[in-house]
Amino acid sequence: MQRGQSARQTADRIRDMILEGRFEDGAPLRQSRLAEELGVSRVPLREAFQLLETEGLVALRFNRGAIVSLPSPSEIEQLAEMRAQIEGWLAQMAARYATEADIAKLEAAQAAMETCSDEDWSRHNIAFHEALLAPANRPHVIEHLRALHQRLFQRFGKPIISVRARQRQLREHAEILDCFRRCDGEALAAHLETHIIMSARPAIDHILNSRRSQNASRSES
Amino acid sequence: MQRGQSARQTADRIRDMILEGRFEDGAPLRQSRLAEELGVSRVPLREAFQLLETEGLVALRFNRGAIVSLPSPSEIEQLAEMRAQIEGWLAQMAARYATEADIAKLEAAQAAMETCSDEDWSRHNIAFHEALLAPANRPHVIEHLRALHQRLFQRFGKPIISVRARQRQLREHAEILDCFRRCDGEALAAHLETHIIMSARPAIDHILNSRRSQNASRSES
DNA sequence: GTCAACGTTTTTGAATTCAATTTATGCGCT
DNA sequence: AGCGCATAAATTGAATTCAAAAACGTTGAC
Repeated sequence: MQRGQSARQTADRIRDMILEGRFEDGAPLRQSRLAEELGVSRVPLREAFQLLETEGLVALRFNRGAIVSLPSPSEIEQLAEMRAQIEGWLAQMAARYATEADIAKLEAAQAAMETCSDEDWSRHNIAFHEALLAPANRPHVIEHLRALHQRLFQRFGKPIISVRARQRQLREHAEILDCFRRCDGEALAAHLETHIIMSARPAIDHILNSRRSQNASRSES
Repeated sequence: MQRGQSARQTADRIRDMILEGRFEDGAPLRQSRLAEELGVSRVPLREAFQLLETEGLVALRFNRGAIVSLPSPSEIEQLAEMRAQIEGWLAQMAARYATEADIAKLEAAQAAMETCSDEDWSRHNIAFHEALLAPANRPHVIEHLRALHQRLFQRFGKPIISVRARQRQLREHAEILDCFRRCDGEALAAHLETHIIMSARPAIDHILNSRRSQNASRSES
């Protein structure tokens, strides 16, 4: 095993495992087994569990170990709604304060999204949203949003972005960008809000699918 | 030391220590010393550090231990602004959906605040805000707000609530409650937003004060 | 006197070990 | 067979131990 920072790296690997769908919702995460598989001792593993608990991906019951705890569709839905509100507000403020340079950056981000690979899509998508909000000059709020987005959407989004969805998101981004340029706060907020709420659908569907497949495998056994 | 759940309880105790102002910003948290003082081993102590890091109260540098990392005034300010937006939005929604029973609960919460002890003020304040937002039927958003509030304001607020500030907050709550009853969403959001932003002042002042006193003690040494 | 190099001490990160709790198993009884 | 109950195994939580890294102080060269 490579050097240090074990807890965080271990948390990253377990997070990937969970979001890959390797465990079902509610499945116990056995410490000895996982520790051996990941090549670390149980100490950093347990630290990783703590981190994942604050992300809401696992639940810890005292003396009874950790279980996988996927976010529910309603949780994703509600937090996406909340994110939509925050970004709508920030984007309005950003549009008021934006300079030409800010708008140029935003256009560059949009251009990058049109040509990037599926691999890079999520990253560029985040970059677009951050460029949209940056002129509002609220770095700590943006940091908060980044954590929220990472936690709920980014990882889910990776394997399930379709060509159709890409095209739709690009159109929506173009629309948003247009409102931003015209400094039409109301329309900007409205479009951005629906865009964000829509973009949560794939994550919700992903959860619903994994639940369905679990139920199926449970009933056949 | 009592039984289990050491990490979380240890985190609570360290959090209190930090917010009490026992350490200065940037001070190192020595593991052996703290572990002995708290009567736990270094393992749960390090787990507690991880938790506090996600709250932003300590920073961890690999192989160099943990240091205290108080939130900056601008961080508190920006996150309070954000919270104001979220609560403004939720409260509008709540006012639309609220039943008579919801309004009765809200009035009861307000009445409780008028007579409660300073000890209970913070708790009742949270209860009022949650009663205000509950009818919007967004429990996951409220859970998120609760974590945010705990992290940034609650603890700071405990020692520094003045009679004057209590009276002002009560007046503002009364105003908010009135808008809620009249179902005047615009005014409700506006009053609530300024109320929340104002309520962050004590925490910001607390940070500024502790910084001042640190600088003072540093220059005299 | 200053500063760099070396060795010591301290402190951290993580594996191992130990004790306590939970969960599974087997046995006797009705 | 079905159920209590005792006992064994598995699993967790946390202390202890060990190795690596960082901080510290000392010495010696210039």
